[in-house]
Amino acid sequence: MKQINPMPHYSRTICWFRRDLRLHDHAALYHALKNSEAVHCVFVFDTDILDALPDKQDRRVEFIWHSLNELQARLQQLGGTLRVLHGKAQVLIPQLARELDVQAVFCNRDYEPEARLRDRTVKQALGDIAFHPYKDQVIFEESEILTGAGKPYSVFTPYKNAWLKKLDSFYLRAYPTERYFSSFARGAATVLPTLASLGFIPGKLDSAYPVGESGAEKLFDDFIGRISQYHETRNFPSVQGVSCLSAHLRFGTISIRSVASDAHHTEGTGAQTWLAELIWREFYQMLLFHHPHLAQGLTFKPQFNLIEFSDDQEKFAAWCEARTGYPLIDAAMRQLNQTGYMHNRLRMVAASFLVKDLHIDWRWGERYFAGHLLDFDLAANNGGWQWAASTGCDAQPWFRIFNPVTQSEKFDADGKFIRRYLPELALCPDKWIHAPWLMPAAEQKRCGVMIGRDYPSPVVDHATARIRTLAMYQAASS
DNA sequence: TTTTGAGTTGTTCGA
DNA sequence: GTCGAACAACTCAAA
Repeated sequence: MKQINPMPHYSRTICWFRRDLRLHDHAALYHALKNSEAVHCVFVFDTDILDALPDKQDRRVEFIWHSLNELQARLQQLGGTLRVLHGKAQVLIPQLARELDVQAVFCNRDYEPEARLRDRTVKQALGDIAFHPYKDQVIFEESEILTGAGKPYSVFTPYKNAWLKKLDSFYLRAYPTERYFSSFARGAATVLPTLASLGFIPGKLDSAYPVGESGAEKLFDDFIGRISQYHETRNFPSVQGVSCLSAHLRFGTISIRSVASDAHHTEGTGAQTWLAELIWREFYQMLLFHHPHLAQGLTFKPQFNLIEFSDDQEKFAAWCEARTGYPLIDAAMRQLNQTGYMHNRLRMVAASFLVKDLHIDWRWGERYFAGHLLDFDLAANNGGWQWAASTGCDAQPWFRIFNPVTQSEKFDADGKFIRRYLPELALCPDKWIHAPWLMPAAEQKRCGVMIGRDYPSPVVDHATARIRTLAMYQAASS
């Protein structure tokens, strides 16, 4: 039996915020406040992360900045302050800990390979200063849900069943940080560094997008009102069917316990379907933890490492720039490029198209999504792409290939979503909206949409591409 | 140890 | 237009 040392009471500590930008139901903050006289709140704009971003206009940095702004304002109302630093976190945190002469640093665990490395370095550099990481961003960590043989799952359904079986109110209880709000260290108000001083240019994030803890709450309240229809509406991108909470779950502006708890206690297929999506989130995190090589570009199924993809830059550019000639694909890519978000159904369709119609390496698509998604999460993005490429664990059979026209007819029947992002097709009749290249010349002239002039001709023929994909995968799997 | 049932999201073809 | 079968075979997880 492992001996558990009781937590000492500290005079001064740091609560280091990372992807948990909220004040309520926050594991590390709760333990820090409860066990300290004075808690200093800190966030670091980590240059190890920021310097790797390809674009100096980045919605994620803006989202974080706005959320910190709110966090700081709320903290100041409570008599505390938020220090926001800019530099190498693994250097700055130990430095600040010495400067403030704290006895401990509290934070919530981050399970990504790079983050784990960083935290090990910080712990070591802290020396005698205690380092207390907590479970906060998942209900169950990587080794809390195991098979009967004590091994990690690699199939979703049995994992989900085991997850649900283990779930009880103990794992969903909130950490009542507000009980100890008097323990924030007093200090002069600090000034948030501007985005410009961080080397970023603001303006890309939609100003109407709700950010911060308040934004998350607003979105969740709205979603709870329609969660009972989630299972029916979630596949239709023109309908407000999904929760839109992905970015908030990514940055921790909302607690996973609070949303999972509400979903768990709500009757009906809608809420249960949504809860399953939250379980997917943990499944992929668990998978990446146990198979860190997935982040190095290796496939879960080794035989598919051998597939030779095309390196057609022109076709890849057409996909990225939303000019494939397939309206649903192009509308999806414009949604991503313009808003930093893409509807889940469309992520599958667009990913399948890149891999199985254009025969381009799924890693290229993974990287593109990684650069553009506001809700980008390494584990989920990699899992999703490998699923779409049929190289992942528990993958769909490789001969399942999405037909971009059929998907369009099914999930955007009236072309409402397509027209929202492709105004050049606004006058294209419903009959042709999913495959406008089939429109007779006279009809093109009549509605003023000339294929090849106003909207591109398709970059590939789906039927031909499909046959080639089948051959590629057949060759790799035999 | 062996056996058994099952595996997120699909498409096409032919009757 | 609708329906069922075929598309492959394998590995996981539990009994």
